[in-house]
Amino acid sequence: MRAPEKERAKPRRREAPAVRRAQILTAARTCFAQAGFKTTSVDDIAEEAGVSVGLLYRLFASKTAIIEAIIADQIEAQIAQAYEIIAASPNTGIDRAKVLRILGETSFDLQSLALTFEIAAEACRDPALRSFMQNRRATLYDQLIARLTRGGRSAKTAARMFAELEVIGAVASGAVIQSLSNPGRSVSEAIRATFLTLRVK
Amino acid sequence: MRAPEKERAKPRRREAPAVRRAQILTAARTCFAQAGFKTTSVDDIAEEAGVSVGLLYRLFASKTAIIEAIIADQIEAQIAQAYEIIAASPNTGIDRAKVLRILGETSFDLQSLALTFEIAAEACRDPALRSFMQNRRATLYDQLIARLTRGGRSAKTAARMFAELEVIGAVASGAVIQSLSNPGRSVSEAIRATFLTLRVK
DNA sequence: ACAGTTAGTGAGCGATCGCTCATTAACAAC
DNA sequence: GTTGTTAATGAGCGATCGCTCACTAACTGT
Repeated sequence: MRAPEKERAKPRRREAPAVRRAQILTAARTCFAQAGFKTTSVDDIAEEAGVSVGLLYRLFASKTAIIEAIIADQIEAQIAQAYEIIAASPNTGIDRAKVLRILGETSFDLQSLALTFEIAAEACRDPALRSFMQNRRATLYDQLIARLTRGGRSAKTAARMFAELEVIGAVASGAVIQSLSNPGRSVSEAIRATFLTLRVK
Repeated sequence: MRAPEKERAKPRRREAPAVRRAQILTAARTCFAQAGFKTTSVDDIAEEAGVSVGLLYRLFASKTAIIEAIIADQIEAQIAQAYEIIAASPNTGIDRAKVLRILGETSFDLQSLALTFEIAAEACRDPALRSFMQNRRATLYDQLIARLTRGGRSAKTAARMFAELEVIGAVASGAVIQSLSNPGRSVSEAIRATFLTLRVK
């Protein structure tokens, strides 16, 4: 029952919903990394995606739903990366030196690190989000083990290698936190130094 | 020039500004830990502190100023804790097993962890905050070394022990991040498991 | 007793937030 | 063409945000 007096801008070309969903998620990831979950508004995301707020809300139930989708994606990416490394490793175990070399060569951009930390913070506060993340990880983990098993590895070895990779990842992210208040050292250097100090066998 | 018609509630008892400042900071820490920097409003903090918004803004320039004060406090607390451990350690080096035992006995409440992560996220995004943290840490670090030197330790040993402690802290916080998406394991257990996997010498 | 200082109040400001929904038009099927 | 479906729009809603400031009253010094 609203007044229809004013002219309305021309709608953009039609696109499959899946395409628009992907656009919005990409835009949201950019915004969230730059400014955080709470600070970026839905309008910001829509504008970055080149889409109206209305369309955004036709494809996503809420701002929270977008956040959850992004978190799910990140978990998926981590597991996928773990698969690549494990698949390329010998049965004897992860080549730690090699992983460290990869970590050292990785350019850690602070923006995606910010996203990781904010997700961690949110997970600390929201039990529902925490179990959502845990469930997602659990199912993806099972798939990973299954795939590796089909690839000829015993489930036990696969699990052990994955656990080891996770520990390396944990130490790396811990080193990142330290490096933030430790001036004059790049993130990569901080990671190297951390492992060096630990004298990991 | 505003209308003064309505009755106004009685002001509370007068208190020294420093006291009120402390009250507000404590309240803010509680709120921020529960809901995050962006989500908690200035009104929330004022109410939690039992103080009006007006007074809050007489004692703090902005909401950001409160956040910075809390971050500074946290850095100070970390350095102070490091001092305690180092001062109680033999000259030969940090007793890692002991520190691990302390870590294992520490009840990690998710709320203060959330604060830590949010600070890290903010530091990733805001270069000004980052250098603020770095400067604060640097001066406190110098004081710590000076104190330990006066206590009879060589500056070199003191520095080495501090660095080692920082690495342990880094690994611990990394383990925390992992444990968030790793169901069925407490934070303390995750830390133990991480160090165990690393087989730290 | 009175003036001066300052801790303390809270309605209300402009801006912005997440979200809705009446409306439009691009496209497919015929 | 005509019609039915649905991707797409954006002004505007109620709520809330950080923050201001005209004002009050509890103290202090004399």
